[in-house]
Amino acid sequence: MTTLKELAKLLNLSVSTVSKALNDSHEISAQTKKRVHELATKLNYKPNRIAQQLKSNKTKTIGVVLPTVTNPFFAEVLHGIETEATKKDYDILVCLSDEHLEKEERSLELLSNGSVDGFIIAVARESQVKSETQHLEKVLNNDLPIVLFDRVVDAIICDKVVVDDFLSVYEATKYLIDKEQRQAILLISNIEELSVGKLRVKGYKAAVDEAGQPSYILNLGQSTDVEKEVFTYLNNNPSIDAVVSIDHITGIVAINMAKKLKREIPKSLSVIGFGYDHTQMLSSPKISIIHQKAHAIGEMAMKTIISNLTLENHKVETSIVPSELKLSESTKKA
Amino acid sequence: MTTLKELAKLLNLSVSTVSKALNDSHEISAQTKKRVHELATKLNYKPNRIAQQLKSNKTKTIGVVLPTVTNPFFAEVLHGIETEATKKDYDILVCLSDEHLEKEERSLELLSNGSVDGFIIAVARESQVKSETQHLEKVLNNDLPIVLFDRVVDAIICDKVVVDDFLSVYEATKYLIDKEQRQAILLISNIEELSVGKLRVKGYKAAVDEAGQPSYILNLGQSTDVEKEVFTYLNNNPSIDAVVSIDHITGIVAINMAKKLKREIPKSLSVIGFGYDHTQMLSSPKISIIHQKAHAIGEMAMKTIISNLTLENHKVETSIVPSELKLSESTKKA
DNA sequence: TTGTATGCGTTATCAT
DNA sequence: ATGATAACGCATACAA
Repeated sequence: MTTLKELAKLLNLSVSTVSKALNDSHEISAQTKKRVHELATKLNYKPNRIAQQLKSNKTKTIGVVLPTVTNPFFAEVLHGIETEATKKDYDILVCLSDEHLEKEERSLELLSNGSVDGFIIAVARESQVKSETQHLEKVLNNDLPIVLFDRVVDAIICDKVVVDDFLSVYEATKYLIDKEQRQAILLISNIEELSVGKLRVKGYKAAVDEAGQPSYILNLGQSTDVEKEVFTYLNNNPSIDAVVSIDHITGIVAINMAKKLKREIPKSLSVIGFGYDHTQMLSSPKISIIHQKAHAIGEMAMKTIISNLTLENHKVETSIVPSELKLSESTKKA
Repeated sequence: MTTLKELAKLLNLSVSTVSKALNDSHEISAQTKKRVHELATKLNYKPNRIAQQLKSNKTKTIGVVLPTVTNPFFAEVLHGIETEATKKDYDILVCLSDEHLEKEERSLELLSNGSVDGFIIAVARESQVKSETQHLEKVLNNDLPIVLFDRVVDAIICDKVVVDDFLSVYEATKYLIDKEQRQAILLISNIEELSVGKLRVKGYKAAVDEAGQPSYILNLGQSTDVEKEVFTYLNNNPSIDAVVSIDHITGIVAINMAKKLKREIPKSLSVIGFGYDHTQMLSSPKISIIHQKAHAIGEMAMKTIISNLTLENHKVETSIVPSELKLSESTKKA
C-alpha cells in the first residue's frame, strides 16, 4: 500500500503538503496539487482507513448483531441495513448470535473495543426469554449507541425500530371475521416466547374477543415435527375455518396439510401467514401474507444509528414500520 | 474508552510498563502486574483495536462480498463464514453487490484501503455474464488475497471453493434413470448463464446422453411468472415423468403445478430440486433435494483465506465440497 | 505556499 | 524491573 510518506519522498515534498494537496486544501498551489494527484493516481494511492480511524476516533463502521441470517426476515433486514450503509458511506461488521445469549455477549464485548461506532441489534431468543439485559447496558455505558429492532427489550432505553405486530395481526384477524365471516380462527405460533410473538397473539385475541369468538391457539414451541402437529390439529378440529400464522413457515405448512385433508382453500379454509417477497411463490394456492417491510426496517435502523452518531440534537425514539396485508389466493377476494 | 495512558497516570507508572504488565511480560514484577490488572478490569480497559491494527498492519478482518443474502444458499454460506471467523478470532465486513458489477467494484475498491486483510467473494451475476475480472485482478495486485466460492471465475488465479455441480446433478439424474426407470426427465433452470448453472446442465446432459434419452430443458431466464411457465410446460408435455430443478425455487413450484395437474407425486412424476435445510418443509410431499453443504462451503472459504494469510507455505487450491442427495417424498423409495 | 511538530493508542527497542 | 523513545499513517495547528 502506497503511503503519504512514499509520495512525499518521490515528489520531494513534505508529508503534510501532500496530505493537504490530496485534500484539496486552498493553501496549496494548483501546480503542486496537479503533480501530487498525478502520482497518487498513478500509484493507486488510497488513504489508509485504519490510520484515519485512529486519528479521527471514528470508524464509520456499525456492528450488526443478528440472531440468524437464514431466516428470510433477518436476511432482508440485513439487506436494508447494507443498502443504507453503502449510501451513507458506512461499513458493517456482522455477527450472528445463533440465538444464544453467550455468543451475543461475546460479540458485543469483542466489538466494544473501538471497532465500531455503534450497534444495530436484534436480541437472541435466549436473551429475550431470560430477559438478560446487562450486556446491552454495558455497551451503552461504554458510550456506544444501540438501535434495537424487532426483538426489542423494553427495559433498555435506546432507539428502537419495530413492526406494528399487534395491529397487523389484529387487522388480519378482523379481516377474516368481518369480510370473510370466519367463525373459528386458529392462531398458529412457534414464537410465543418472543416479544413480537406475544404482541401478535394479543392482536389476534383482541380481534376474536371483540367479535365474541373463542380463541384457538396452537403453540408449537420449538417442536420438530411441525407438519404432523398442524395436520393433527386440523384433523381433530374440523370446525376451524381460518388460520393465522405468525411466522413465515407454518402458514405454508397449514396450506399443505389442509390440502392433504381435502379442505378447499380458500373456500372452506382461509389462511394468512407472515411473509416476505419470495414466500408467496412457494405455496399453492399462493398464500396471503402480512408482509413485514423488512428492508425498510433495516434502512430505518441504519438511518437511526447514523442520526444518533452525527446529529447533535438526536433524541431517543421508537419507530414503527407498518406492515401491509397482501391478499392472495389463500383468502377469498374481498 | 480507557487508554493505557490513563491507567499509567492513575498508577504512577509509565505507559510502556502498563502495556507490558497487561501483556504478561516477564520483565514486570508480579506485584505491579497485579496492581495494573486490577485497575484495568475495574475500569473495563480493552486495548483499542484500531491502534493495534495500525501498529501491526493487520486487521484480522475479512471482506465478504455476496451477490445477495436473501437467497438461502448465500445466507447459509454467510453463516458458515461467520462461524469459522468467530472461532479463529476474525471479524467480517459484509458487502452486498445486489448482483451488480458496479456495486461489486465499488465494494472491493472501498475495502482495499487497509480495511481488510483479504476477501471472500461470490461474484455478481452481472460480473459473471460479462466475464469482467479487472476489479478482481486489481485487488490481487494490491496484495490482498481472495477466495472465490460458488460463482467462480476461471480466468482468475486464486483459491476457490466450489460445489461438485456437474457430478451432483449427473448422479441425481442417473438415479432417476437407473433406480426409478424414468424416461423423460425435464431440467428446469433459471440460472443457465451462471458458471454453476452451466455445469449443472452439463451434468444432466451427460446422464441422459449416456442413457440414450432425449434432453428436455425449460430455461426460465429471469422470467417473472415462473409458475405459469412451469404449468404450461408440464401441461403441454404430459410424457415428462421426472423433473430436476437446479435452483432452490422451481423444484417446489414444479411440485405445486404437478399437483394442480392431478399428477401423482412421486408415482407418475418424480421431482428433485436443489435445497437447504428449511426447503423441505415448504413442500408437500416433501421435496427430494441435492443438498449443498452451504455452511461447510462458508467454513472452508474462511479456513482457506486464513490459511493464505497465516501460513508461509500456502499454495493456491480449489476445494470441492461434495453435495448430498437427500431423498424424500417426491421420489420413490429406492 | 510549503514545512515542522504533535498526537491518535499501541507495541517494541533501547536505555536506565 | 521500569521508563523513555520511536514508529505505524494520517491530519492539523502552527511556523516559516
